[in-house]
Amino acid sequence: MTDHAKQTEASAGDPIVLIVDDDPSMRRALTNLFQSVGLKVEAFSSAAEIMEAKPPAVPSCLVLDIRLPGSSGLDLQADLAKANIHTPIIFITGHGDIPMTVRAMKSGAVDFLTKPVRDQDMLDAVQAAIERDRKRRDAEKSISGVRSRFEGLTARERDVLALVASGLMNKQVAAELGLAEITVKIYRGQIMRKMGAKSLADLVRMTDALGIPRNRGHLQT
Amino acid sequence: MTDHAKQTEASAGDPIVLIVDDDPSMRRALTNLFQSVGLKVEAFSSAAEIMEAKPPAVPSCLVLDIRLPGSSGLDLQADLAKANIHTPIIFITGHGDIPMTVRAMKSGAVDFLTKPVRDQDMLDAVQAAIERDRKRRDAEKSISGVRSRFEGLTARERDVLALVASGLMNKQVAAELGLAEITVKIYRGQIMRKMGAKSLADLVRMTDALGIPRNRGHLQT
DNA sequence: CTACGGCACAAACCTACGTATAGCTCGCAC
DNA sequence: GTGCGAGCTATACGTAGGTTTGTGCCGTAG
Repeated sequence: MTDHAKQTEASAGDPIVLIVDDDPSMRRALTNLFQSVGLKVEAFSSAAEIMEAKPPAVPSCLVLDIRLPGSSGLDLQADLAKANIHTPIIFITGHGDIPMTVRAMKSGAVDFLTKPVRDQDMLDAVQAAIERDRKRRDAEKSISGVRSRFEGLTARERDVLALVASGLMNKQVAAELGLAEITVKIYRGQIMRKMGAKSLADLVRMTDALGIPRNRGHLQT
Repeated sequence: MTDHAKQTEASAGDPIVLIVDDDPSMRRALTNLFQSVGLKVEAFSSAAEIMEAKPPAVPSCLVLDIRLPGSSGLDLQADLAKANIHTPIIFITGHGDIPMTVRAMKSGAVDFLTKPVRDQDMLDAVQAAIERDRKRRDAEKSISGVRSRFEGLTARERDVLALVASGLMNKQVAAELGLAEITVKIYRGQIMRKMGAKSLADLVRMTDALGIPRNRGHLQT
């Protein structure tokens, strides 16, 4: 099933490695390393520089020196998180300490490498990071369609959806919302159509993926 | 030896901190620290010792010196993972390095503290670890009932369940399995009863929680 | 003003779901 | 063999789900 060879060609574009390091020789060395295995590379010399660039639209990862001019790599990590950019980060450090490492890892860094960095370690880390980003993007994409269709629902349809997905019968939904059962049925049909759900099971999974709260949901022990 | 008495059959809910350290003074200091904030404590002097003890039945966490007689803390972490014991681990180290830290964090450690450890840091870490374990246990418990009920289903009932939860209509399930529609209906009723599902929505969520594969599931983009 | 969309309901009609009752075969344990 | 449970089906009946067609009210954008 999972074929390695076709992954490079298929998917949503070639992955890219973003490098942020103020040392030109380091940037050059890393760029060469990644290009030698066929990865696209984009290099930056400061945190500010990459924050101005547009977030990549393909699976990618960041290789980040922890010590950067201006803000530290950890600050950049926090800024990216605040900006809702979840590109996986690999840190490099010349003189890092353990608390710094722990903080970075707790904030979601995929790896934390010490100089001198062994080429293979870096490539392994980048490989893992890009794979992680690819999975995240796939998951994101799979619900984005659902989300946009949900946005197209009217307020009332959303009310009905929440209760229907909770497992209530039409008559219970009607009672809950002060409607006639026939009205609920009609909304329900519109919901199925607008959401593109072929079955109630579909609809339930969509609402769960959207994180819509259940009014009477349980799953008792 | 056995400075750890019997542990008073914890009233299911009181968390406990498990300490593994070969230094008696460290054990004593940590024990005092945790007891001062009302936490139960059990101390061990080696990895082997704690592997022989029964896994705790209450929310708990491990405070582990990375350097232990015999095996290292990282080995113990790996052994516990292999034994399917997921108690959160907080490492302490006197002379750890960054690769060690990264390895521990990647393997799921909640924190990695360097000596001398500040009391408040340790308490914060333990608090977070216990909270994490409590959540994991809650989640585990909530599906254990579902899982055991699923075990009580007959082979055919499971077949029907998988297809019904995929969103197929009774007639489609019947065609898929080479049955009459009425047969599917009857199994379906038995499934609802045995699984304790009040609605199809319930059933769908149960099957998802159990990780039962969907035959025609989609959630298209 | 008019058009449009959201909201709400009704009658009629059809399909899907669910249960009760009853009967059949097969394999397995006692 | 006898009993038992799983597996399978049928008839019959009642309930729940779902669509179509048509009506009406309200607010707002043009």
